[in-house]
Parts: sequence; C-alpha cells; structure tokens
Amino acid sequence: MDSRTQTGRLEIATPADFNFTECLAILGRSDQELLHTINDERITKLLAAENEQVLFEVSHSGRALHIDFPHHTPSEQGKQAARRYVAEWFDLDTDLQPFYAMAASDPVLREVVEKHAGLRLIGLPDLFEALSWAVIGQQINLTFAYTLKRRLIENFGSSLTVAGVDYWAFPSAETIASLQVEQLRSLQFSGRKAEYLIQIAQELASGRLVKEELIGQSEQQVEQQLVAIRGVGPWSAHYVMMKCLRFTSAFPVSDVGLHNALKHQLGLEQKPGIAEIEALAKNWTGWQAYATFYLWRVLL
DNA sequence: GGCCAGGCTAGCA
DNA sequence: TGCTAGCATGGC
Repeated sequence: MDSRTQTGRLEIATPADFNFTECLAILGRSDQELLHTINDERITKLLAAENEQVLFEVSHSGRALHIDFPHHTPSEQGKQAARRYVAEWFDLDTDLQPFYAMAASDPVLREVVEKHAGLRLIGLPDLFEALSWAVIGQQINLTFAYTLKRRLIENFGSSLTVAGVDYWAFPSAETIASLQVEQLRSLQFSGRKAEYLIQIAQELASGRLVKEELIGQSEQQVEQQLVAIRGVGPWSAHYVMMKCLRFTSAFPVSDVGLHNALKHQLGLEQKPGIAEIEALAKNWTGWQAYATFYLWRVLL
C-alpha cells in the first residue's frame, strides 16, 4: 500500500538493485527532449490523463521513488495514473536477477552490465508515442529524430505552463489521426513517414489497435500484428515490444545502435552482421531486450 | 562533400 | 522466399 503524506506525495518501493542515477543518464540524453525535464536528480513530467493534466515530479531516496505534484494536487484518478505511469516507465515490476545471473557469465554483457548495474529499461508506456518514436527514428540520425519529435510535440501536443516553464505531453492519437500529410511534411517529415504516422494514429484512435489487447499475447502474435501496420517493420515491432509492451525477449537485431555498441564493446574492425549477432546473443534468450538496452548505454 | 543515420515498402526474380 | 532500388532529409 502507498504511504501518503498530506501533500499528496506517493511512494513506490524500488527493487534493491535499482539505480536512479543510471536511469537519469538515459532520460537526460537529449537536450531537445520536451516530454520531461531533469533538475537536481528530479524528473518533472506532464501526463495527459483522462480528463486532466497531471504534472508530477519523480525523485528517489532510500528504497523508494517519490512522486510529488508541484502544480496542484490532482484527482485520485490522476494520482493513480501517475503512479502507474512511473511504475511502468522504470519497469519496477521486473525481477532482473535472472538477467544479472546470465550477464555475469556472458562475455559480451559482463562488463557493461556490471558497470551500469541498476539501470532499468526505460519505457514508453504510451503505445502511440512508442510507435511514433519508432517510425520517426527510422533511417535518420537520432539528433534529427529528436528535432522531428520536438516539432511534432510543439505543434500538436498539449502543454502546461507553471512558473514560466512549459511542460509538454505527446500529441494524442486522435489529434494526429485528423491531420493531413502536408501538415507533417511542413515540419520536415518525409511524405512516407507522415503517411505512416497518420495511419498509425487512426489505428489507435479507432480502437483497432489496443495496447491491453496486445499484452498477454505471444511475442510472435504481437509481432505479426504490428508488422501488418504500414510503416512498421521488424525493427519497429521489436522496439515497441521492448519499450512499451515489455517483452523482455524482444530483440531489434537490425538496430544500427546495437551494431555500433557491439563493435565498440568487442573492439571489432567493422560492425557485426546479423548472423554474428545472433550467435553472440545465444545466451540472452528471454532477456534480449535488456541486453540490447544495456548495450545502447555504452553509446551515450 | 560524401557517407551515414535506432528502416520500410514495393517491385522484381 | 530472397534481394534491392528508392525513399527523404539532416548531421557530422
């Protein structure tokens, strides 16, 4: 049960192996990020809940994450929405001991996992945001991807200004579903990506694609459904399964970042091929998503 | 200035 | 089933 103070603070117990600073390193990797701000080891984020905007602040001490509401205390529903979001965001319900046990004897993972122990797979709990970010990131460098995401949010997201600071929430699927391709092209999205995003938004807004219905199905079933969406290939499907649907076995093998991380970590002359990666990943079964995430960490 | 970027689709053999 | 041209643009 949560222990709550009179100011509406929530607490969520964290696992013994949890390292907030490592998580912050990931969350702070782009100075173009509008969806959260980090100050003095505290993260502030705006959540667009059912019928209210919930601005919350996450900090860590002892064995718990603390959630405060610096603007105004939200409804009980809003508070619980923030609580659920944080638990998912930091993947607090996954027991990483089996992963650590595997990594301890894995030649590829041992060093990086030891060095960044306590890092958890930072998620994208909102399915539309996760799919959008996957599509945006396809085949362009991350800096430009962040630029496109920022423009999408500034133009179509929702915001709240507190004490002169703007806080932003990702656009709703409903909003993007009603756009014309040209509106995104003017933000320098390619025509293809504009089409993909609008169609994906329509899938979600219409209720044809529902996160809760995907969770609980087999990895193969989910991959099949995601890949059937125009603009979503194997990489995007596995990225979303990893970051949003929480399949620890999801594995974006074709990921360029993973290739670069492996090259760096193993001191290779060139990036490894897919077959080579699958051989290296032989022992990762069930934990490919965490292995990938920890390897991405070395690129920061 | 040229290669690369957290790929995908559609068309072809 | 497998291969690849074309996409579309910015970063470095």
